[in-house]
Amino acid sequence: MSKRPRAERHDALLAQLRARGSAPMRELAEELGVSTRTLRRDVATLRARGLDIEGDRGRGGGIRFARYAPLPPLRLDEAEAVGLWLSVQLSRRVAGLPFSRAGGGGIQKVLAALPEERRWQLRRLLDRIVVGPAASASLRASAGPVADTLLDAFERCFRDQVCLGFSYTDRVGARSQRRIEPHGIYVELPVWYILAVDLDKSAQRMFRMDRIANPRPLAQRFEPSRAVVEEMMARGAGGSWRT
Amino acid sequence: MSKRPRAERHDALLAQLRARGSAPMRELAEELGVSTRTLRRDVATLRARGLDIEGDRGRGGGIRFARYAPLPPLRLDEAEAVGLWLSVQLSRRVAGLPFSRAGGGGIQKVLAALPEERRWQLRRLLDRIVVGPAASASLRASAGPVADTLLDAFERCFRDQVCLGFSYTDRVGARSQRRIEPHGIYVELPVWYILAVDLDKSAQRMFRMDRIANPRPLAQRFEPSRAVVEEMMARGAGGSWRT
DNA sequence: CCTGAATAGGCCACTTTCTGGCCTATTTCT
DNA sequence: AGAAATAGGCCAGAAAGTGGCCTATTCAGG
Repeated sequence: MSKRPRAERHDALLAQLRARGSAPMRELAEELGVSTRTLRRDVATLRARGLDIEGDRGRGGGIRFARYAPLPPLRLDEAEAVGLWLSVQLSRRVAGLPFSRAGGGGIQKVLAALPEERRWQLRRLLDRIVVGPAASASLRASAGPVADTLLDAFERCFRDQVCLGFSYTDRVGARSQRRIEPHGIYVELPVWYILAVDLDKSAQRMFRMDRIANPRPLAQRFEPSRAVVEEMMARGAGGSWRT
Repeated sequence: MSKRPRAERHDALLAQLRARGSAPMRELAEELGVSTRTLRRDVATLRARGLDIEGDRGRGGGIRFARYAPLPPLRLDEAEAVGLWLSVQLSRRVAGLPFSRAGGGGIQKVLAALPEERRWQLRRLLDRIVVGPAASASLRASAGPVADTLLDAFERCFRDQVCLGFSYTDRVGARSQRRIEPHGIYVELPVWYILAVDLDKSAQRMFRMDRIANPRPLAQRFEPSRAVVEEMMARGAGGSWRT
């Protein structure tokens, strides 16, 4: 898991403990993306704040809640809700998986359990994500890794309506500097694209994520537009925005 | 009030809001012993973590918890929860997807928001599901469709600890009638297998889902065993239970 | 009764974040 | 129009959080 602010990590830790019952700190630390030393301090902090977390020493030990505090209400932040939704959409694209149909009902219930205002914001975000069919074998073979720092930067810009700058290597290997408005996401497992408006060319462009390097959020903000996403999807492979 | 660590201050702020209903930031900041600028940031942080705090501008304004209509509680049935969980696990196997790391945190929070008893049942179910790497290209090519009626029957038997009968076509095309205890699931996208004990042969066997036909739940029940699942996974491809 | 695994926590250099002050913009009530 | 309040950008100094390394302690199993 990626870097997160301390408070969020604490929430995640409590959720893990509740969901898993008991777990060794080593595993939890890995899951949360911090060292065991830091996790140990997190636990100490939470204990100081009044939570009854017990530790079992020795083999097969771990930490767990002593007595259960009243259940916390479901409190997902936007990224978590988007992540859940996208996972379900992708899984439903794979036919014949067990429990995947039920999963579709589950995500609806989860979204319904969010406050109205938050649900509305979320809907606007999900509207900008398009899930396509699985990528062809050749595309699959050419898929490269995507750095965590790149994901962090993109997720933030996409969510917070901030423009994004990066260097790009196109299909023929030419490199260029880009400044874009990241309007949408188009996924063709296992690769995905940013549906964007190029600020310098004032035109719609599509960028494959594993060809992007050196991302940096820009100061400039933008107004996300579902129309841009729909337009680019409608024009399909014939559009002139393919990079 | 005196200086406190940020986490405690957040707790105190929430308590104040609950107790007072609505208050201007100026007063709250003084109460908490920080500047208004810091309090403003605290509120922003809490909002980002999913708390619905609203601000009323202008004279007589202040901040308060959002008043929303009573939300329907999150009531996922077992299949829905399993479906969500499995979707997230599968997505996380695909490296570099946007928001997939956050999705992992989200599913934990969802599970944590379930009542304790349900959470415990669910954990026993999830313990019996193993997610492997993506299938090889040749396996992928040979993947066949899985009928909905088959999924329904299997899901029910797996969940309710009921034995399952079906006719099976093995690797060399030979057909046979089987009666099994469906202990586990092993997924290699896009195909998946039942990890089972064959009642007639009294031995562990693995059945590929798209080779099964005419499923019928049997009257007999069985005791699911995580040990069976672990054992079959540990022995890997060398086991004699491959069909 | 010894060994290994696990929690518990001190110390320290290095980062990162937080904080407060100052600023502007925007909304709302009188 | 004017006052009051939320909203948030920017900056330099202050205060944490973090990871690595260390030791102590407890517990289960052979």
